[in-house]
Amino acid sequence: MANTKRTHVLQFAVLGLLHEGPLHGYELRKRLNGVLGTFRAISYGSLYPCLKDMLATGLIAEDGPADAGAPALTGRRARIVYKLTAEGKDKFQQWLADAGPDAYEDDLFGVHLAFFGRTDRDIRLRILLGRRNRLEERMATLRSNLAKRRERLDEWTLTLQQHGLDSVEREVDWLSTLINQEIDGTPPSTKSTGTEPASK
Amino acid sequence: MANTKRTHVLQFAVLGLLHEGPLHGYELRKRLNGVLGTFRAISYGSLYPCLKDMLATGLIAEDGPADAGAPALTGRRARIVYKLTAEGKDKFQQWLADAGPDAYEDDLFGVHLAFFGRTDRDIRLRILLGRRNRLEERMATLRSNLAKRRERLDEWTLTLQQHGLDSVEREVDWLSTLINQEIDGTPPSTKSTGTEPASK
DNA sequence: GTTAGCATGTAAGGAGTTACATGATTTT
DNA sequence: AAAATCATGTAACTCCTTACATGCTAAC
Repeated sequence: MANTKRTHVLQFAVLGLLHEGPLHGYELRKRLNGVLGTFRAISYGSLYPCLKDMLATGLIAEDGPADAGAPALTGRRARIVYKLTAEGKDKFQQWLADAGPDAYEDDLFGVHLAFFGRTDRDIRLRILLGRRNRLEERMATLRSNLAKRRERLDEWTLTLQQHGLDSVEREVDWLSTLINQEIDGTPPSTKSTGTEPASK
Repeated sequence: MANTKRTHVLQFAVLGLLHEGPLHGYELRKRLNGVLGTFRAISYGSLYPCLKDMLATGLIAEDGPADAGAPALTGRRARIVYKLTAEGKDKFQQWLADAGPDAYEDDLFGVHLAFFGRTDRDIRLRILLGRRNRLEERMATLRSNLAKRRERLDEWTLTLQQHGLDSVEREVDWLSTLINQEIDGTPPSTKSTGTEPASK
């Protein structure tokens, strides 16, 4: 049986970027930062084998040099431009429609959110709720651990854990805002949630 | 040539825990959560080979069954209790004294902080400053990216990046508090920055 | 008498990195 | 002529996880 497992965040991200138009590896890699976590720079040693794999699986194909999107390429080294195949588009749609656990676990969630513009509203809502739920579970665990061990931990460990807890709390707040906006149809705000909230 | 590279957060954490007294693998693993990121549960498939390795390198040794710390162990399966060797203690001290980049990069920073109780005050300060610096660099990059691309990104990507930025900002604030306390000698506060007053 | 928890371990594999190998073109 | 940037790719290695293999004891 063909191993269809491949959750592979990277593949998802590549499909999403290629969904906007054909690209070659070098360019793809640069744009990957925006889609993957803000600070992830994927290396070529990771990307090229991935593309190779996707080509072999038929998710992408080499694009004939119909230089539509590419801005005035002169000689340079022969670049290989990839585009989505029908199967690739299909796969991407499947991914977009998945609101299961895979969609709100850490890494995956960020990528899903990056493609929310192309995700159905009800799927979006389910992913956001799933994510918030997961975080709330974590918070509960953390709080009970903290309460139990409070005396046995030194101050540094405590501050660290407290900061972690605060972080998760703030992500939950952020999600709640998004969820509410999603429910009453307001587009998401770009405003900072942070530093100078005025109400305390 | 003997590859002495091994930065290995895990080894550092194990040394730190063993520094308080001999422990066996199973117990070690449970305590690792507290020291590593709050949500990292290291698996046995990772821990046991690591212990094996450290044993081979001479950082730890099997402890004779002088059941000092262990509470009333009856039969059970033969557990293997490890203790630090002189080299292990040495290695740990070296690690504690390291205020270089390794000490404030993501994973490593958390572990270092967990052992701050056994770290010299000036080293602590340098690590905190190094960490804050790194985060401020990131913030600068992020902000300029955000400013440059603001128009070309959809609202979801923007909120995501904004939330990321806010997160980093708050970590910087937290670090600044710790740094100030470190400078004027106040012990770190356990109080939450957030949501609840938390006297219990 | 079976399930849950204690306890140690290995094999296979997934997801990524660094370092290397190659080579063209543009800028200094 | 050297350096920077563009561009693709492989090999070896790291660090981790899952799934398996083993077996003991306590509790239900």
